[in-house]
Amino acid sequence: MKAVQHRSQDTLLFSTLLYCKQDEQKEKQRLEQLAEQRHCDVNYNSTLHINNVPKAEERRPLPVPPSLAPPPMSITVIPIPVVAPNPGGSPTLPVATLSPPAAAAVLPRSPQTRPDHTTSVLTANHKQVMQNHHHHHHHHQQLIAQTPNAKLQQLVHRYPGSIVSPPQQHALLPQGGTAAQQAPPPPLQDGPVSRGSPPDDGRQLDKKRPGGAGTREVHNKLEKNRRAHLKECFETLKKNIPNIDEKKTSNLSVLRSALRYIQTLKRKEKEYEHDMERLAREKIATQQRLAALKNELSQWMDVIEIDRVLRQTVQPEEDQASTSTASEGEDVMDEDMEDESAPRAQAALPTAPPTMKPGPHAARVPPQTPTLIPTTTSFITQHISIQHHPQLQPLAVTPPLPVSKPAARLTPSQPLMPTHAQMVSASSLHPTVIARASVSHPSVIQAVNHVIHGGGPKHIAHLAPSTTASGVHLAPGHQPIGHITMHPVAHLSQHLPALYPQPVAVTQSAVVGHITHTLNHGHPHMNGAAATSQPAAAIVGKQTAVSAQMVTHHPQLVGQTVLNPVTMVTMPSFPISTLKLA
DNA sequence: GAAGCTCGCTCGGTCTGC
DNA sequence: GCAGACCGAGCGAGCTTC
Repeated sequence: MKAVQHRSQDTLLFSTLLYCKQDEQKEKQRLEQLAEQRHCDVNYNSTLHINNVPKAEERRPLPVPPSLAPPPMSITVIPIPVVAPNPGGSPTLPVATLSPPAAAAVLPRSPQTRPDHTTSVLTANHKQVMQNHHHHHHHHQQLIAQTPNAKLQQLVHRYPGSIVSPPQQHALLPQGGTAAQQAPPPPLQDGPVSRGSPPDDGRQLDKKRPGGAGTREVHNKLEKNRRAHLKECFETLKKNIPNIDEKKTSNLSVLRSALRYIQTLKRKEKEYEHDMERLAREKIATQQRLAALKNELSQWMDVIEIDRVLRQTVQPEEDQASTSTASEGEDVMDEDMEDESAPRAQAALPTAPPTMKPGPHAARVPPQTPTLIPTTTSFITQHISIQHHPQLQPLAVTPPLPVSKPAARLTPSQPLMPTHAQMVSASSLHPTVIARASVSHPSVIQAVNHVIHGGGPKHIAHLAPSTTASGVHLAPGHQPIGHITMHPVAHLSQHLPALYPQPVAVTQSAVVGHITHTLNHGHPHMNGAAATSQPAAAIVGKQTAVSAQMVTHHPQLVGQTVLNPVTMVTMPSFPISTLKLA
């Protein structure tokens, strides 16, 4: 109902504008006549009503031309836009019915025929007229141009959406063009007495302008503009709020809806930010893991090469004098040995890295004999290769090892030797591997020492002096790198039966994981000076691809396996060493 | 029809920029 | 100091709900 009324008021605005446009000349002429008579035309009359201030002009009978006589009842008008496109998007109503009061606002009517209570109605109607005049800016400009009052023109343009109806401009025209020229009004009347029922005194207008500036009128107009601007802002705000009822929305509801909408937007913004952060973290983690995998792959290939060389070098010694460190793990190794020793014996070729399954690529590796000292060349090469990859040091990751494969390298007389040899070979050329060497089997280290002294003495410095406990004798003057004392891995084999009732192949990963745990938590077999210079975490890298059984039965290894995502890398079936140069 | 709500208007005071 | 803007109070009117 209210909206309908507003629509009618809007239509009234359009009709008023159309009327003013068509009869502009007639209006001018009439205004001149009215100015002479100090009477207001119809617009001026409504303006006075807007002000809602008791003025004499309001009470004066207005000469109404017969052609402008309002219809007694409601009228139907078809609004025709007479101005530029409405930027505000104010809805234009095609047809509307004007209520008698509204018609009274549009068309001049005699005060005698207008009840007193229509003053406010006219005020409300005129408000809409003002807004429509705002939308019909073209006509507005014309009227402004006709206004000699610069102050009022400023008022009209005060707000971007300033809504001052041309009738307001005309309202001051009859009064001498400027408010300053008007007679000083009496002291401002306040209170409800002056509202709605202005005294029927024609001299009230002069009393309202103290100082001759029309302060109250100007103030009212400014206030009106302000309210109009405020309303426009509310409308704009309402348009920008989705899912809001176009009708029957008060300013309060608009504000509440806007508040909810803003809160929703903020909430979504936060959610999106969190998603972005999460995705960024995932991206970084993925990139890091990718880099780690790449490093692992490259290092693993190098280690395999070294391991292969060392194993070939150590094996002859072990064949001559097997160590007495045979332990419970020997049985386990024997089983695997029996499975693969024969093929190896036949091939006599360490075709693949110790941790690799013999595959079709095994033939790629050239035949090597246990007495191949020239492998030291490869040893040195690998060492240089590792040294040239400093980024590999912090990772200290090594390829995963199949559970049963390392044992296949073993001979009955050397239960754990292959595994230790792998560790020693892998660590003897890398700072990280030094710790591994320190925990290797003495015989292995001796073998390594032999190899080093025999083929690569200049690289012996990479072995810590403390490893002398394990039989590695360093040349005097060699600077120690690690201070990890020898920790025979034999004790590991002592723990294994208790940990793994069923036969479990001790893999390189398991050994390293155990060693790592020992280094981190301190093992009774460990020397107190162990792992002082080499972080235990660096040793962890050797532990890879622990079988599910091992992980299940050995929590110590679980941590190593789980925490290090690199350990999840599985062993390829083909010799990765072949990819080294790829 | 009364009550409540909403809106617009006027008025007075105050603050702020020029 | 002036003009404009801002704000709150008071009021009236229209509309809806009960």
